[in-house]
Amino acid sequence: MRWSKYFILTQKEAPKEAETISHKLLIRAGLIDKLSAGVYTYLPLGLRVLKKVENIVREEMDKAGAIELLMPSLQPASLWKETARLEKMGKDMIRFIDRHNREMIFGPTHEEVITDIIRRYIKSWKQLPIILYQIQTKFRDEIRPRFAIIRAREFLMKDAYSFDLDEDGLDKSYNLMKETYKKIFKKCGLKFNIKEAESGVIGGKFSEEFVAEGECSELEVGHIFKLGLEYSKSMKAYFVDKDNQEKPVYMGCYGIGVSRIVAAVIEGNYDENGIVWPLSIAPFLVDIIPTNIGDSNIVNISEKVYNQLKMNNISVIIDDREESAGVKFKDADLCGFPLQIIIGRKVKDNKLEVKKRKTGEIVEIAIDKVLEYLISFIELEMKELN
RNA sequence: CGGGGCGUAGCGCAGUCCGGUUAAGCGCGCUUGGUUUGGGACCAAGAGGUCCUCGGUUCAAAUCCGAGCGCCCCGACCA
Repeated sequence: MRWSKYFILTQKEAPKEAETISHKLLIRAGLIDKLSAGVYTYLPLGLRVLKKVENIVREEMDKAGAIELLMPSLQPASLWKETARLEKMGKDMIRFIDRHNREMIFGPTHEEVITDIIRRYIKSWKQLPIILYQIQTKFRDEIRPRFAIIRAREFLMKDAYSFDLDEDGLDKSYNLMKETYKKIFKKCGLKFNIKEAESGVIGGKFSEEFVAEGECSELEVGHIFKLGLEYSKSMKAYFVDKDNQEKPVYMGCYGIGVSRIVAAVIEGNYDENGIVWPLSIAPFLVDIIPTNIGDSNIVNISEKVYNQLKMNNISVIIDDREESAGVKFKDADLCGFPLQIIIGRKVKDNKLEVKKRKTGEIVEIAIDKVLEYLISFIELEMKELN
């Protein structure tokens, strides 16, 4: 990607409404843009991060044997009357009356919809256990949206639902998801603690939450619940067991705030110069900085390195703007690219500099050795996140 | 929803108390030209405003009064 042709709008100063560090940096690095309270656009750079998190989540869920589907955001309120949650959720749900005078809602969560599917498709013990999940935009009219995307009214969530024959099965599914969550958060470079939690409106008997470490007091990035028979009974999701008896399915549900992870990772990975992305979710791994684009030698070498990295599938952006070196350094640090390749005063010795964002360490490398240096560094770092 | 704060150019602010040549200003950013080129360069010339909205007071309102809207922070709730 060429910086000059991309859409990155960095800012020297954060808007005064931003108080938490992730909020300030998300705005300053040009990752998000506010449309309304708790409603944000993911700008191109922010979207790249969001997609990377999403893919890590998807990959690990798939590995655990969960199956992806996509349910609608738009739901008939009638479904929610079956579980009495229309009242319980109250004003947190965004509702409206459609032109046919039907009451509709925008899904804040999907227990009702998934249980409706299960009760119609799952008829036999032979079809269980199963875990289904989706990655989807959720709508909650929060009493108080805050800290930008940490608590938004519209946000991206991965929600999974497990269905088992009995309590033992539920325990197994639950533990599988718990282990999967640990892997996901580790891969995202997130330090976290697991705490027993209140189940709230989701219900069920037992739940634990994954709380990201960081200064910001807010999620909690993940929450897993043993729902038991609560929904299957109220919505009549029964299967026929081996002994020809109709039994309710044992359910669990498992949420991850995908967009919240983006903010949580920043809360735990920044310094005075900006964001320090873990390699796994960085928008670009490498930022190539030609210090002076008026110098054709520098430009040529930069373009060569750029093409070389692209051909080797290393995600790279080249800062080909007509800006001073200082501006490029500041932007590179702010945006948090893990590696900066500085091409400038060392070219006379056939060298360039590789700066590691996390440590600030700068290594001089021969130009024709840079690819292998990067590959081994990236491999090493990625291994640590596994 | 209770408590607190804010709303002036894209961002950060001054001006508001004490109404009037500050007859809308500063820094950053933006445009053009030139000089620069290793940590947010310099010089010059520019563009950019419903002073949140509506109403009221007044000869005169960014400034005073009223209502509304929006945004942020603390609390209860949540991924």
